[in-house]
Amino acid sequence: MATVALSLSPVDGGLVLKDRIYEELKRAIIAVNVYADSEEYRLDERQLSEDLGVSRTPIREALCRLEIDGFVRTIPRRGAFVARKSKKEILEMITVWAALEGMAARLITEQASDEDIATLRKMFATFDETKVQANIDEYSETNINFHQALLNLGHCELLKKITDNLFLHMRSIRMRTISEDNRADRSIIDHMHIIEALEARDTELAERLVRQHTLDLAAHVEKNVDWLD
Amino acid sequence: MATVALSLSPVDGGLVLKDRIYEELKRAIIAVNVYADSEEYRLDERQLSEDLGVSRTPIREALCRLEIDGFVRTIPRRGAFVARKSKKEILEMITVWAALEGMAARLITEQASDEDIATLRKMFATFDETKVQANIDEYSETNINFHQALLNLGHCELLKKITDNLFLHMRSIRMRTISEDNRADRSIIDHMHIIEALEARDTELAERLVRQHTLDLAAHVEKNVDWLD
DNA sequence: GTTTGGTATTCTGTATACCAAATACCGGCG
DNA sequence: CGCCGGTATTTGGTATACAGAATACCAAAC
Repeated sequence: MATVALSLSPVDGGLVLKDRIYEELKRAIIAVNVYADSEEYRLDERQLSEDLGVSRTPIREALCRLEIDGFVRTIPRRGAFVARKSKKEILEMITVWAALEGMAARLITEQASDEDIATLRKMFATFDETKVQANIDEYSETNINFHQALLNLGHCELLKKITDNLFLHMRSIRMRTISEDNRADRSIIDHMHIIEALEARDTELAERLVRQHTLDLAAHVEKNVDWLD
Repeated sequence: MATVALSLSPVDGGLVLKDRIYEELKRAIIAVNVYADSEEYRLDERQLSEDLGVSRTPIREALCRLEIDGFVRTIPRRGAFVARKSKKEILEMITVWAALEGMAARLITEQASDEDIATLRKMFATFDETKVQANIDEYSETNINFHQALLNLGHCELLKKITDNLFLHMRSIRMRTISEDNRADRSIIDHMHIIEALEARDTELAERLVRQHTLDLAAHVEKNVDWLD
């Protein structure tokens, strides 16, 4: 009897309990947006265990991982709290982001296909410069997507893994800055220049433009954000 | 009665059991140098728990953290193994390292003091170019120290945190490449050029030199290392 | 009224117990 | 002799139990 190939995927899903709890907790933490209000969000292990209907053990392992990711801060014998990044920490995140995304741009000019690079331009097809201010929130989402697309096209898992985490933090912070951040028109011009450099396969220029674009954000935060600490 | 100020510091010490186990296991894992021999190093939870004289719970939390750091790879229902990086993963680590150390160089030119930069030059005081080949192993240590010093002088905690982890991995791999790696004389010249750029506060040049120096290592590994996978 | 000391409660940290999955071993069958 | 199936053992995953520490609360004293 020939063994029929059924192309079955593992029923497991690859996610064990602690991983699912990790994802769920991360989702919940990002949803609360700690930067909006000033109260401390405490994560009670016992509370969480009965809310999620599991024991404390997988909860603790998920919290451990969230702490490493920087979403949770645990104080020994005191408990776990949703972490609030300081201004210094945010600036450091943006700095690292700038370095990594610059490297991604470098890799794109060397490795990515023309079709891949073309997808970047398509992302902004619906926006012309006059319309940007009108639907600022929609553009903001595209903006984030653009940066994530750069990292994806770098075809470097490690770059993507580190920056994914950074972006999650930045997204939380962005929810607070979105209204006061009026740099969208400037931003879209930068993006177009970046795309042009990528299309021209100008490695050094693309890297410099990407890095500078993100460092500009750092400078903006440094100067204008004062609702932290 | 006036309250006398005694300037006491917290007695806690900050390290709980799971943290000590984490450190101990990490030290042990780095010591074994998995790249030298080809056997699988399995980490048995029960074995470890009785070796260390603690229960399985803190062991599991330490293993969880080591897995996130990339030193351990756990297969569900199978166990935890000391991780062996693939060639692709190593190249990605070097790529990220190049990006971050380049950014560190950038920060140094903008923020570090002249005295700090001067310490870099002192590190190589005992080596002249003719002597490098003689005591290659001693130079190798200085080489690593130089790169770590760059990251430290960047005064960016996040940069340092990420690269510290990368360096630990690279150190393991280096133990394998040390004998066949004969690029020391070229390396020391690069380092001197980097120091000169930093001293001249030439931001762009310093960043480019540092980045390129590490990317050269990546190219070297890409071309010459074939004992992986 | 404020402060201090003591007690009670709550919650983390650690240990242990239980369960289910995976592998290894062994015996039967072709 | 080799392959297949079943059982046993091992081992990771999960749940529960216990102990110590920190906070909260209350009462008593100044």
